[in-house]
Amino acid sequence: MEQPFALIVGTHVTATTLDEGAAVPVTIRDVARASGVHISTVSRTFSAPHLVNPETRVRVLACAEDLGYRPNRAARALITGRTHNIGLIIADIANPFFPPLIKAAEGQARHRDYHIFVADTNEDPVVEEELVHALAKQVDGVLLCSPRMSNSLIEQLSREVPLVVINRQVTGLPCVMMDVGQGARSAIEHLVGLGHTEIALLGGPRGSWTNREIRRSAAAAARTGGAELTVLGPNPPTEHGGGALAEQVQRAGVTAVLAYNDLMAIGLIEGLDALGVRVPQDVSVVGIDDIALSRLTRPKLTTVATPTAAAGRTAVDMLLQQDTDAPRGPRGAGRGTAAGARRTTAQVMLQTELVIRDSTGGVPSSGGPGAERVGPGPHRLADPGRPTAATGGVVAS
Amino acid sequence: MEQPFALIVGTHVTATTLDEGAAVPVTIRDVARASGVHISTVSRTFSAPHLVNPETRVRVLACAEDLGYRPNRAARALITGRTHNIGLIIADIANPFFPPLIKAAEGQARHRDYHIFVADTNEDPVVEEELVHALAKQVDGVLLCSPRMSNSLIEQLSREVPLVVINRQVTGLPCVMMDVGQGARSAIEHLVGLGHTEIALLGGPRGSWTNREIRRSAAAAARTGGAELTVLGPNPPTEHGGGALAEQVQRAGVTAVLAYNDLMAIGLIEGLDALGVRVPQDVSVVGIDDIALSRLTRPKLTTVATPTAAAGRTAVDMLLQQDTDAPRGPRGAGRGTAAGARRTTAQVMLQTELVIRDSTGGVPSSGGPGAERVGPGPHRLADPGRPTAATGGVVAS
DNA sequence: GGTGAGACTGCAAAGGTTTGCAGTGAAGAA
DNA sequence: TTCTTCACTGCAAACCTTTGCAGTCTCACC
Repeated sequence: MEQPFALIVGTHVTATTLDEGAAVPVTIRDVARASGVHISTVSRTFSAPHLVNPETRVRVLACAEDLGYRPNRAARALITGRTHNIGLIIADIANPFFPPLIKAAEGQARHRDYHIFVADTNEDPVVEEELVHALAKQVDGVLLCSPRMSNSLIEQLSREVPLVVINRQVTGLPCVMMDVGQGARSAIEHLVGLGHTEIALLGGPRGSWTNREIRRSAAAAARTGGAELTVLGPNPPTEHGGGALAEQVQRAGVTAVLAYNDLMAIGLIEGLDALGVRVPQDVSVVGIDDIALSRLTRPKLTTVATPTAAAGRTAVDMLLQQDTDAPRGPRGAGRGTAAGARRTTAQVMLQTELVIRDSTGGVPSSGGPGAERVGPGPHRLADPGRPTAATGGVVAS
Repeated sequence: MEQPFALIVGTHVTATTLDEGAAVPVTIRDVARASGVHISTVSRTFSAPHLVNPETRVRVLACAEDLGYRPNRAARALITGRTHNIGLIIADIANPFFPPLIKAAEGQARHRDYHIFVADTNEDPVVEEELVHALAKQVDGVLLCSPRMSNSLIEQLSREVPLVVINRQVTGLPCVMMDVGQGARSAIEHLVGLGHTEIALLGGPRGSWTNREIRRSAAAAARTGGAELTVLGPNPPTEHGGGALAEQVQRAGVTAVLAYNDLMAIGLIEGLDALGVRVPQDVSVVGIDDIALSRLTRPKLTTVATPTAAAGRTAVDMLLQQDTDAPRGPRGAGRGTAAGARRTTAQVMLQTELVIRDSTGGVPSSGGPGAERVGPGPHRLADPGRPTAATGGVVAS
């Protein structure tokens, strides 16, 4: 698996030599020497300033500044037991659903003086587990985003390192979920309101909690609205996965489709277009997620907005909260403390919101009231991260 | 700035208590005790297996497995001086140009047993510098992606921690660049070939090396092709930035546009559409980057594909290469070694490729040959990360 | 003047690992 | 038998911090 520079076929490589300054690592000891105090005083200057004489403090700080001293977090972690790092494990960074979440989490973490390890599992549950192990010793907690492994494995791993689960409900663990159930319901109601009675649901990946929620709620809403729901899937949650279903959708004879996510919806629209089926004239399509892309396609996608950024922020907060509640570290609870601390865990459900754009319309060749656009226009909030009203999602626990 | 759970307005919160296993941290000492050897032997079992008796080795490994031992990387870093971590500093994770790069870098790093810190600067050079400092002690090197700070500052920072610069040329530092110059040239040639003689260039952000390259090459190519190039900008490199230029483009009376990136190109197309200007019938538009999105808009975007994934992989390789060449760590070169090691640094230019799709066409109301589609159809390689032929970019050094 | 309190500061252990050096024992050579 | 070599293992220092404890000094108060 050696793959050195042969990879860079057809490139221009220039080599130069550089006289590089001797990157002297300056430690707390250097600062102590320079300012004429003991290292412990320097340490306190940074970690407990109120314990040191103001005069001394400024002198130490000046020396530290001078020498360019920065505390070594690894050494600090060794003794305090906290690394000030967080792990973020993601199924697929390239899926446009995730970057806003990563960005929000990273910002929130940095704001609290934490750094984030990002890891991509390629939707592989085995890699997922491996990564939790690999990261465990190096972080104060892990954010598990749309995990594909089993709940029991997640519970087991949570004994190794504090976990916050995003986009999945695991009993006994802190979870951040988005109320896709409510979202799916709104979407179906919107379609029913437009007069559609034959609706297809494009299912997502098999292990997905989100997928189950959507399916359940959509089925219920269809029943209530007197519409028939045909479920197609499971499918890969990609543009390709959606496109591949175009023919099936056409054959099913439905007039409206709800897709597991925007990517699939967009893929489907592409696929239908290739078959000569027009959206929304012939078929209405609704996505879920409201990724940035969904505003840029034509027609613009009607979709259920999920508060991904808020989820990222909230998850970080929950992790850090939990971290403060039950401090670990070798100093405190010795290893003999046996049955560990009881901990309070919260599960949070974030609201979703239907955003009506141009990919949904009335039923074709039906002169009825459904032919007109129904419902409010685009009413997306400026910041999806700040939901304003409860969706009333129920959290069993 | 306290922002606890008030943020989670309108959510359903459930609290449960959980009896959590005591997360016993198992150390090398536990393994030593269990297997009846000294800790140094356990250490060697992992870091220099050939030095320990095969029998002992299997016994130690068995015990380690049993106890679930994982070496503490922080402690190891403390003494070896290598953290096995890499920092990746990105201007904006939410910009779809970056996720493929991040993904590739992360994969390559993990493959080499490294983890990646990802940080987002929000296009802010100050945050950029801050992050390098913050990460310096915690990583073996930093990948600086499309930096916005000055070259001199970058050079200075490189004395603190090994740096690899992506999407920018800094003398004396290892750099990975994409040959956007050649890309811009191809794009202009393509447009000229279609008969366009009045072309606009939508500039990108001010501090961008890429922007300068594009501008220079595009200007040269236009001159050669006998076309006039109008530069509009600088602009924010976003969909918005592109859309805001629609009127200006219309007024400029050009028949073709090259945009700094796909996002701007797509924004522009949106904006033009709102003005009743059709693409490609009235105006041809070319983007740069070939983000996934550009295949999904209508019309599909003609663009210059940049090998972002390859750039991520290459950068990681270069960093690790350099890291192996000049090992640091307290043990080796004492702090007194004065003027540090001379180092060999390479600069790599990755090729780009024009991908012709549907957003470019002949000059409007000109019956000439330019009205027909010219050039090969879409000829994008399956894997953009594996360029096949040199573009002949020149690297001054 | 003696006492106590309080504010600083220093000492040293501890955290988990790596690694140069020295020690042990056995095998092979002379 | 004695010496050398070699493979393996143990010892202890070192990496950089944090932190409980104890010591010193000043100052107010009785």
